[in-house]
Amino acid sequence: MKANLEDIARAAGVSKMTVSRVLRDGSGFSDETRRRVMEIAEKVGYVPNRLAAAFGSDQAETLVGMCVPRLTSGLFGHVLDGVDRALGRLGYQLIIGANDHSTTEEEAWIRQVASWRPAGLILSGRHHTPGTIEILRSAAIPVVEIWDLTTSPIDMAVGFSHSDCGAEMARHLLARGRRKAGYVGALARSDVMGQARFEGFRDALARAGHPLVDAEMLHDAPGFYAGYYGLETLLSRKNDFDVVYFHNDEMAIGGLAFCRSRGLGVPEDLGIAGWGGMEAASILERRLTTTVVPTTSIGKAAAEALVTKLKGGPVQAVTVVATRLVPGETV
Amino acid sequence: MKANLEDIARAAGVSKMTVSRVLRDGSGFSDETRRRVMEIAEKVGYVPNRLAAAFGSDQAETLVGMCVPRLTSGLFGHVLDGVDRALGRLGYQLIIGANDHSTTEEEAWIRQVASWRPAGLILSGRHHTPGTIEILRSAAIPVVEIWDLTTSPIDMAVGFSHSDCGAEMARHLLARGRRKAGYVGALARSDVMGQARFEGFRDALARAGHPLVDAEMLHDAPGFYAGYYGLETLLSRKNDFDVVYFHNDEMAIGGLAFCRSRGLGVPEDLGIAGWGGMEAASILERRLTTTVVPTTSIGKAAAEALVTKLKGGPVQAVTVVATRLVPGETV
DNA sequence: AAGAAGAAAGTTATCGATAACATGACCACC
DNA sequence: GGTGGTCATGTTATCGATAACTTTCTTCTT
Repeated sequence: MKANLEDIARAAGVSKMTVSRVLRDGSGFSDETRRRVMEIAEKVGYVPNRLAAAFGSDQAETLVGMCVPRLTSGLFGHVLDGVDRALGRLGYQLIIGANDHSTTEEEAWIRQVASWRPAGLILSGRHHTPGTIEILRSAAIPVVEIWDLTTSPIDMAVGFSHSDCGAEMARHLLARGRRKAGYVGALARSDVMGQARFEGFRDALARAGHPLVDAEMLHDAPGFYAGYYGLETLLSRKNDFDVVYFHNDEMAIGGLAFCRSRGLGVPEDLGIAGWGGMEAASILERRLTTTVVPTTSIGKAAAEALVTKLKGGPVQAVTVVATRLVPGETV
Repeated sequence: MKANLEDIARAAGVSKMTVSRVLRDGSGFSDETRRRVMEIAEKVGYVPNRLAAAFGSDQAETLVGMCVPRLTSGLFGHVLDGVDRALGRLGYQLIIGANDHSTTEEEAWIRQVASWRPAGLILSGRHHTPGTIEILRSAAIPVVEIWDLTTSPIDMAVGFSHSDCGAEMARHLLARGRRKAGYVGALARSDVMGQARFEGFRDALARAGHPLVDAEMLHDAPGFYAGYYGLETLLSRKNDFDVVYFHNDEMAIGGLAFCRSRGLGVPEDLGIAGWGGMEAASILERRLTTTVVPTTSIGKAAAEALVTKLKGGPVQAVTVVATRLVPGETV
């Protein structure tokens, strides 16, 4: 990069400061000066040096960091999209990272990103290491925790209760007459949110007097194959279920594929329920019973909360978004 | 953020420079000094200011920008994942943006990101505005163009030929005895890569003497619904196809759903082919005939090419990755 | 015509880290 | 005992933009 403010100033016969004022569209210059400066800046292809600007002034930055569990999850793609659309419009830059469901990796990522003095951070989940909390508090960086509800956020939170999702599904399955439920999940590292759905599900069943029959937890990425093989394992251990709840829709679709391959009728022989509301789930031969999560809205709300806070506006600490249980044709 | 190098220097009774040397793990200090400095840095929770460091030295940065067409595409999620894993390990930060298949938006994004003086950029596709080319050339930022093959990259490229993908699928369908092919695509803005597949497909069919019967192009996001309704529209216009090639797997799965809903047998009544190799496609009741794209590898290769170049190593300008046509049970 | 008010600039100091160069202590060797 | 060399450390200038002042020049008022 060649031209800096001084080069333009020299060419235009004014001072650096005047050029700075013109380019930032403030006031304190004549139309003639503006014209000349703009013309020269255009001609030399001036690229501002935000490193210098950000460093020189303690003004709020335009860098926002976002850490998600996995980049390959369809749901998080939509959350990212919501964030990106809301932030990009306002001139913010989005730095992303994936922590693979590990709070330790999240902390390592935050340490790196914090050294860029970001304007704010968006984190996934409400569990963080003590080190993370320490950095965030002492650096006083605005933070939005998304995806998982917490009543005591570090700063702000946008989410919903995974435990409630599981409990709601349990009630739905019971209302549909199911009594012998199984669960197939994946414990990618320590996915506490999936775990919360499981526990909410299990506890609600137990309270209703029809406790969970069995659960199969894979140590694998929660995808189609995990669902397929997870159901196979569960059924081989104890073939006495009338419904199986899956960690997410991808796994549930894998489970449906397994049923098809074994000639198991869904929902007659076995009910299948998922979670997440991926688009594919609604266009299957039988629409999947699942919980739809407003992914894009969560991203958008998180970005807006952050921006509002950065601009000094009033923000509410916790924003609860509604998930929606959609009864399909698989239960 | 409170403590800076000077604070630590004062506390340790040395100069800023010595602290800087210790923290960057260089040489030129005694073990005793290192111990003291490290201890104090730890105690005060020192967070380096990379803004200042990056600005102060003209050293290579650790920011890498990446622009993708859509964040909600499953395929790009995997590319991002490949890039993130390769870069994150080496301490680079990833700034992302989505351009919605618009080269104009890409340019706007690059202008923003360029002002942060990134170490390198990863762009999707080989078509860019003149303004983009101009900025990249004059700023001399290392660039990797991914996803679409080009023999004359701006700098480096990692990709494959979309046109060849289309042609290969045409040959495959012909070899399977299909003679009356249709195409259902989506023109999200100007998705030139999908367009290249279409043209490769169409031209190969024409050359073989069995030209494309008809094509339906939707101005919509290339998802399941677009596939469903696109096929409906295509068939309502002219119901004389024995196979339909789709823009991607998501749309093809939508097409399969439409066939199912209308009682059309696949592959007996109509063949269906997709592109992309999404995981879901291989676990459908009938495995989808599609072209598998090595998404994660592309991301990994792009990141590695960039890093190698940044470290001054030898890099090849163009890396061709192999796609793989996987015959399924839908043709 | 003097003075006030305001617009349109210019000046200076500063942010934190680092490169480049300078210094001082200590040792070895002829 | 002087010279050269190495190690540990200090000094100074610098990166580009901007905040906070200060100055200069107009214009308008009474």
